[in-house]
This record gives sequence, structure tokens and C-alpha cells, in this order.
Amino acid sequence: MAERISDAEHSVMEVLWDKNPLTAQEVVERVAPARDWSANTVKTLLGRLLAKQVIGAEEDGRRYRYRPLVAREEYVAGESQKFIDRLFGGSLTPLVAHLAERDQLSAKEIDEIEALLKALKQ
Amino acid sequence: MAERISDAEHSVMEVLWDKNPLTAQEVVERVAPARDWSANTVKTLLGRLLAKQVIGAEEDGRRYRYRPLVAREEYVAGESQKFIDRLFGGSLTPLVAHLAERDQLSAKEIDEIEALLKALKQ
DNA sequence: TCATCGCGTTTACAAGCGTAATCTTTTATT
DNA sequence: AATAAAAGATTACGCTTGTAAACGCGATGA
Repeated sequence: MAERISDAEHSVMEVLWDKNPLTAQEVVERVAPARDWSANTVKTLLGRLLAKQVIGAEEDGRRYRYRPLVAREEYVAGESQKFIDRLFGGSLTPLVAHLAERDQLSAKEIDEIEALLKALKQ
Repeated sequence: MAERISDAEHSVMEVLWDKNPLTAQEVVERVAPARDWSANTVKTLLGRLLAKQVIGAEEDGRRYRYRPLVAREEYVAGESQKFIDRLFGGSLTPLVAHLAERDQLSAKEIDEIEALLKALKQ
């Protein structure tokens, strides 16, 4: 089901996940700051996402209001799995170990994650 | 510096990271089981990786022996950072939280990560 | 009514990618 | 010597992606 979402498309999805439904115009406004795209580019991306059936459009007068058909949660789950499979043999431990070695975990993060894991154990 | 490594190219890199230097022939043999590619395809990929300067080749008689110019460690670090930035706002905590919610962390993994974090704290 | 504007649709076009087939050169075999 | 095999280089080709411009149509303002 989940047609591949490209990088540029992903930026549009983030906007729609944040708030929806939105008109093309609104998407343009929200996506503009980050990526410096012309309105046409955004419209192309909306069109492609529609074709991939990963967003839907409902008519509203002469224009559409777009909304995601795939939950962010779902997308993130898929991508995370693919990522961890690809680089860490499917297990999270090496990822954490890796980041730890690179000193990319702050003390605060370590505490947060520990608390989280503790909660999980009961 | 790091030219983007594509998915197919990545499979070749994994083989070379595992053992190197290797001849094209050897790479073909090692990559064959996983992806079902013709020898030519693998050679094309080696050529592209060479062009991207992410592997190097030293002459050995009439053929080359290839070896990575980029450490796996380095590559993984970059990819991890990009991934976490893109989907989790740069912080690992939401990733762990996410996987936890999806029940994708086994008790064993939880223990491993806890031990790892404990070690980090001193 | 005529030019214009907003909006979606169609077309464009180069670069990257997956997946080879073909060509060239060198070497080994008959 | 002629042929076949091996290895790298060149060429191919359709699909996806990033990034738009052009087109067509209905609404709106002059």
C-alpha cells in the first residue's frame, strides 16, 4: 500500500500531519520557510502524493483541501524499521551504542530514555 | 565529501566493509546471495562508487582490488544523524519511545540498552 | 464583456538509480 | 594462430525525483 514517499514529498507530508485539511495555498505558506520552493513545485508534490494515494483531497468550492491518508505514526514506524534493518541488523541496541560512542547522547537524553525503559519493564 | 550512496550501492559497500580489498569477482560472489544481480550490475555499481570516490581501486595484474575509502562507522554516523533529524527532530528519545510503543523492543533489548546507558553515566 | 487571477493539470527536463547488454582489451586455451 | 574467456569501460533505458513553466478554466474586478 505505502507507495514510497520521497524526501521533498516528505516535507509536504509533515505540514499536513501538523494540521489538516489544508488548501494548496496553505501548504505553500507553511512549507515555504523551510524549503525554498515555488508554489508550482508544491502543487506538483501534492499531485504526486495524491497519485500515490498517500493524501486525499476533498472538494471545497473551486479548490481542494488536502489531508493525509497515512498516519505519521505509521509512516515513521515503517521508516524506522527499514532504517534499523538496513544499518543495524534490525536491532536498536547497536544504534544506541553507536550514538553513545559518538557522544551524541546528552545526560538529559540518557535520563529520559532510562525512565522510559523503566516504565516499559512493568 | 560524502557523495550520496544509493541503496544498491550500499549493498556493495557492506560487502567491502566486511572484507577488503576484493576483486569485482569476489564482490559479485558475496553480494549475489542477497540481491539477485548479474555480474555486470555489480560492476556498474563498483564503477559508480569509484566515481563517487567512496571506494578506491588498486591494480593487481589485469584487474582491480577494491576497498572502501569511507569507514562504515562514518557512513552510519551520517545516516543515523540524517534519519533522526528527519523523523525525530534530532533527538533519540522519541525514537526509543516510538519503538517502545510499537512493542518493538524485546525485554532483552531493554536490558541491553539499560546496561549500556548505565555504563555511559559514569 | 474582457483582462486577470487563483487553482488544478499537463508537460518538461536534467540528474540519479536499478538493471543490464554490448564493446574493447588482454590473456589463456586449443 | 584462432578462439574463447575474463575484466573493465561504455552505452542503454525506463523510472523516480527535484524543480518548475505552461496550459486551461472558472471567478472576479474594471
